[in-house]
Amino acid sequence: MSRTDYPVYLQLRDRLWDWIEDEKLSSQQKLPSERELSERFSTTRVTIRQALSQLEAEGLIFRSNRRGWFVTPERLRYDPSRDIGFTRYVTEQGFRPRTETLFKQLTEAPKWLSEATGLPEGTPVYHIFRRRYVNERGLLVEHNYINPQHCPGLLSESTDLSIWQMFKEKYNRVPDHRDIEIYPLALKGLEADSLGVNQGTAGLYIQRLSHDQEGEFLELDREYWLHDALKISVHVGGRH
Amino acid sequence: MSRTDYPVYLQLRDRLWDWIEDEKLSSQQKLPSERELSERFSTTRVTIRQALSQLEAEGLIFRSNRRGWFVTPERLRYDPSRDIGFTRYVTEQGFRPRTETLFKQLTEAPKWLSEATGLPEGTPVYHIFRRRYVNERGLLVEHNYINPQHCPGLLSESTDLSIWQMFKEKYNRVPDHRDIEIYPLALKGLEADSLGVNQGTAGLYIQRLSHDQEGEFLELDREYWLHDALKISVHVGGRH
DNA sequence: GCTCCAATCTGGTATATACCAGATTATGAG
DNA sequence: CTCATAATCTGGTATATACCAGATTGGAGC
Repeated sequence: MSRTDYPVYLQLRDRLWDWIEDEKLSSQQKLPSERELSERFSTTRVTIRQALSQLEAEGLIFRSNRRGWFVTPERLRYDPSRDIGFTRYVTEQGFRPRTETLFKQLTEAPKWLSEATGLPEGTPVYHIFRRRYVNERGLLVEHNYINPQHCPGLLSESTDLSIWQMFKEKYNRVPDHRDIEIYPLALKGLEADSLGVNQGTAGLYIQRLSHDQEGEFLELDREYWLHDALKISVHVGGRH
Repeated sequence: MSRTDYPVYLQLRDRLWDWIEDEKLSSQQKLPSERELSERFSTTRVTIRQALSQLEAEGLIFRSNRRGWFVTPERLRYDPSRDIGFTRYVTEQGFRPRTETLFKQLTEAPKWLSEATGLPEGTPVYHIFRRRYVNERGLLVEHNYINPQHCPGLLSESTDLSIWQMFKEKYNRVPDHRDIEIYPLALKGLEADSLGVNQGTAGLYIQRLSHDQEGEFLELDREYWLHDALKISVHVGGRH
């Protein structure tokens, strides 16, 4: 059975895991309250919270504000090397996407942006900040920094749809190559607040820097995902 | 200054962050003990630990066993789409790599492996389990599942070096295409123990499934990284 | 100098308790 | 019924305390 020298909170982690599977709790379903769980498993709320945090780190459950703990939905598969928009690949997997534009503005390239892109500091750039949902759970927020030379008047367009699409159809610009960076981090500040999660919640950062055929900067994309929301899936090599 | 309604542990997070920068604490350097910090910042050890956990989630500091808290070294850049071995890309970045083989054995393909590769269940496969260090900090453990058809006698070779290299030079096999999966998870069980970290420590999972030109299964690679150890960096598109 | 062992220091685990703020639910007025 | 409000439920924050086990340190004995 369980190792006797195994800490209580890890035993609880495993028992809760089994319990969730036994009860066949499905996606988005609510767990009993921490107080109720601590009674049911004869321990304190502090210890139960340690166990719940373990399951949260696994990605099995997630917390919602002060509403309770819920079973995490299946991870979204995501291929950052492909050029299809959020709406499309979410739909293809049978989920319901939604995008909210939180703000869009014309601003001046800050230092970090000019270093990443080669644009001179202070160059005007469009900055769009959006929140994206799958099945009404907010999974990520996204900053787009766009070279306005290639798409004048972008801000008056609707930005709840695919920017790729718009680039291609309206401005006839196609991204040619991309530099992608991915690493885990903690969500905090604006990104945590916008997603309605606690400061320090585990997240995944994805940055995509796109240039066109002439090597001109098109767009820089900074995505902050919930750590349990996605599974990156890429195919490389083969024919070429 | 700080928002008055800001929780103490978040204020501490920021003050500790500043303090680490001010003191110019460098990579691998040790922080004062939790008891000392809680006195210095006039709070309890529990609250200090919350703040430290925040910085841990950020990747700024890490804990080592019962030895203390240390400043996290710079992230290793890693391109899982390239074919160069661990030793080489670590060296290229000016770090010291080291690999330990924890075990290697001939086993039979379990269900999950046959589902992932198409091999019949029970087919013999080599299974190698290794731990990899950078500057003497263990950053990941790695399971290699290898099709023995293409490399008979592999287990008697030294497996502290590059498997790619060996495939190519000794067995004349070159991986042609790969399916890569990446997602955050919690390190636990064997992987956490092997890395000497606590159960539930944040990690990053990277899986690489490699086939050769004929579409035959060569190797499945499952890597469990510390979440703060790497930055994935990929270039896609351009000439082809 | 060395080895061995005890003391000490470290983070890890666990309990008990309290209050807060946001979210939800129940209630009662209209 | 609808709407506003009050009560309640929820997780979030914070303090105080205790003991454990592994890691490190210091000292005794050689």
